[in-house]
Amino acid sequence: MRDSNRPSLEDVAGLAGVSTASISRCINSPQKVAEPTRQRIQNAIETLGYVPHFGGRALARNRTNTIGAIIPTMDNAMFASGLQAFQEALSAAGVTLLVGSSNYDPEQEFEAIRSLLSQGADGLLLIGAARPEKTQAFLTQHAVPHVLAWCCPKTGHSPCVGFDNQKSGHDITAHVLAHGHRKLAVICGLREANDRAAARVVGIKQAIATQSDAQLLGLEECKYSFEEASAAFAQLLSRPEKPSAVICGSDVLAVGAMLQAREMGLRVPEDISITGFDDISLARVTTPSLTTVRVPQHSMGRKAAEVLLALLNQEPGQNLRHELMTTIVDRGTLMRI
Amino acid sequence: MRDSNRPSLEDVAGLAGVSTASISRCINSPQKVAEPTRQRIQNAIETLGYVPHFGGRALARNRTNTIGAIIPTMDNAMFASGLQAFQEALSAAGVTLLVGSSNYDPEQEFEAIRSLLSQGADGLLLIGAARPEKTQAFLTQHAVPHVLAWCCPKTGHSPCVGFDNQKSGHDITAHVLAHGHRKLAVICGLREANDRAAARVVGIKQAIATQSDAQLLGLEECKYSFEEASAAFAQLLSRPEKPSAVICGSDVLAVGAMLQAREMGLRVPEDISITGFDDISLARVTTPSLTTVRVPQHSMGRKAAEVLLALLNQEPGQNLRHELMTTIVDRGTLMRI
DNA sequence: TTGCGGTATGCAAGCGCTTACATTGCTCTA
DNA sequence: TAGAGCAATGTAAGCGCTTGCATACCGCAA
Repeated sequence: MRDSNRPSLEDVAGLAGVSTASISRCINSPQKVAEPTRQRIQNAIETLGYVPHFGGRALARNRTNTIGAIIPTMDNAMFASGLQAFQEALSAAGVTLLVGSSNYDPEQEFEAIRSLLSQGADGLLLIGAARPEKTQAFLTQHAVPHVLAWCCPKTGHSPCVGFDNQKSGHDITAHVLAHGHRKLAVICGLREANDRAAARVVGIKQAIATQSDAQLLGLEECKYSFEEASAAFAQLLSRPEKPSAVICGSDVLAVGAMLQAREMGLRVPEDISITGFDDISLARVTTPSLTTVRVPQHSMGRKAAEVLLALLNQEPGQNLRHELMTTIVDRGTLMRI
Repeated sequence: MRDSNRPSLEDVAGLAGVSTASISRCINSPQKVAEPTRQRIQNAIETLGYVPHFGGRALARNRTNTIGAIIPTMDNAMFASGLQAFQEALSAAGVTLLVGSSNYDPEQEFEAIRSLLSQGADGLLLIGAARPEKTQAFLTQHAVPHVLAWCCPKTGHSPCVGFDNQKSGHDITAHVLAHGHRKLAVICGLREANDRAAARVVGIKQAIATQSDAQLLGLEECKYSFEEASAAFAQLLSRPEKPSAVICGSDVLAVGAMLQAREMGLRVPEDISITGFDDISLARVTTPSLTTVRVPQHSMGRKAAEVLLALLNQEPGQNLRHELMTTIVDRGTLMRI
């Protein structure tokens, strides 16, 4: 079964004329090895093209220096730049990132957790706070170090790095109301398996409730695709009373709505205002460009990596709850009326 | 050093009252274990929440069921859907995908290869065909099963699943010429470390050469970002003789160009035509939507997974070179003159 | 009853690496 | 000059899993 292509520690040891232990030390803590020996070992490693065997190492150390992230989707850019920052911070610490996706399905998320763990992940990044009892129990039973991102629950004791979705939903709505809009509609993601989407809607409704003459004319849930959002928009506009502004739970939804508006001959924002959420690159590209909520993806990813690494290294006294701020980016799709 | 949280085979064996060997067999080839025993083992596994230890398994089998993909960037969507399809096909076969990125830098690519290999990747997916001698040697020395994607080199003996970048560049240019354009300009990626970008340009020049009255007024190289592409576009338009069409080596570049055109008060396509390459989702969203070259990302990813899996399983008689076709998607940014 | 073939299970040897502990060969001090 | 102290290296015991081989047990035919 021994793979003859792959040189092992023993091969290197033979070539360099030292024991395997010295090689291992040379790799993991070079200062413990005398300079001339180190030279010889380095040479041997290079000539053989030696690469440590992951399994052996993981077994001996009981640590893989690998962490896993499970994001709902890779399809759109919603999580891309946060993940990018996360990954950069990890690799600076010599840790590898494994990515899995859940398709917004708790069952698939559970499977992904199992899979990443069996791949040897030392810790996990998870999106959102709501998950089934079964998943929670599994995480607890295995004492998996993990941090939640894109949310910042008041309750629960998992470390988290995120923002207040409800407040952000409230803020953008207040902003729309401040522009004089009173007849609103909402397009959001499927709330059942997405606590962020749900929280944003709670915030939206809350803000509307503070303004006595404001009404929520309709709310459509759909998946994060242009097509579904277009359909949702058409649905909202098919009712007798038309909204003057549509608040969308994601930029993808907002763009789908804009596409449909154009299709229907409606001008944005003259005939109807539309707002997004996330501020992905898409938002700058549309005509007019999208008024949206900027989520601090980059700092969220970086901070999440820091927290997780601290957790793994058992560094004490860390702040384990980081709530970041979102900001409203005013561009061209929200009109004052 | 034993991690008390994590149940091992031995723990399961103890609970079920059988040997570790039976547990292992029960997991890997259930038919070798008698029904009642299997029941008992299953129960024990569930109550303990047992997950096999990756390292131990990798060590014993000398195979990880993990493959690595190194893509130039995760920043834009250029590779996202291909990777998605790749991943789906792999996970259907029970294989995990590890992703690394190279930032279009050969040195970083080399590092990523080493890293993925030391993570235990059984095989690799690489983008493009051109890489330094050192990298090639490393791949050869370790006999790493790999497949190239996004290209389909005539020479070389690495398996590949891709398309003819040069021909695609030629095709879109011929298409532009057929629309009556004679004064052309090009924005492309940095060709030194990107053989796909280079090949496309070769094709573009070739097509222009076939039309005696056509001229290439300028060519700008830049990174794949809106900002750089905008600058490149401005640069091209700053010269005394203006192009009537700008052919871009990627949709991202094309969108950057469009943004700049609008900035400069130029109407697309009335004042200037612009074409893209890739057909990522961005292309449908701009106003007007982008005329571009559709790359069969999805089938490319799926096919690449098939080829790589066949390679790993030493299945003989496979076709190891798959050239797919690109098509031109006519939308709104190319005008007949 | 014996012995045979077959099936279900156990035993134990690694897979490649890390690391506690042992050993070696110094230097430096009393 | 003996012995302590220290730095450099070697020895060998696992880490958790798979798997070739040995063993136990069954039913059945001779």
